[in-house]
Amino acid sequence: MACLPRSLFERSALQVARDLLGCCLVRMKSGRRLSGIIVETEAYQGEEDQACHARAGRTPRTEVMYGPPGHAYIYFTYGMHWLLNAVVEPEGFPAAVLLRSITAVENVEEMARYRPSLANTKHWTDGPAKLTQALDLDGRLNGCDLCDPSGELFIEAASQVLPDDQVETGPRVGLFTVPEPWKSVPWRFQVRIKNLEFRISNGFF
DNA sequence: CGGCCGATTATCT
DNA sequence: GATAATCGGCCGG
Repeated sequence: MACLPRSLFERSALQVARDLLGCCLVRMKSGRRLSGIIVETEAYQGEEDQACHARAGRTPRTEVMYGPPGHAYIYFTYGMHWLLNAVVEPEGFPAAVLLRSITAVENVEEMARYRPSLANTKHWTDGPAKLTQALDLDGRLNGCDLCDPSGELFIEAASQVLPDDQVETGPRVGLFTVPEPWKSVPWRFQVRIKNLEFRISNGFF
């Protein structure tokens, strides 16, 4: 499947967050493909968005978000977790789409080995920090080009367009001290059916 | 299954 | 010095 073009990322954060659902996140590791279908995302856009890290303006951490679209923004939080975003919108406007959940597809057993907890084996990759663990991602790949199919991390197009009736929206997760309306705007997107059934019935892989 | 809570440190005020 | 785009373990129902 073809790598997503940069033009796809150079659009509004909400559109990109919607369209990344059903696409395949691929991590190349020692020549092997660790991959999964993206099933949940969130949009963070602009310095006005009080939930977006760019609310603080340009800082060493947010610099990547001001750069060209289609690159990875990977940051550290809660003293122990790495979270993966795709930088979106034209260069100069700080915005990103957080990848919150994937359905593991290729080399699932290897991905499970990178997870510290062996409990809840049904939930290997259904959280933003769980998927970075499963794909062995951290700050080393911050800023890498997600549009480079020869790179270590990229995203491939969905094998078919996901119908709107399979997309659910809601408020973003984990915002505790963020003021309204930012705390409640429905900028989270997820595929309704998150399991194996989804990719079989829809012809993914 | 759902709610509560401690872990742990880079980043910004 | 406070906070954080989270997780996993432990508890009760």
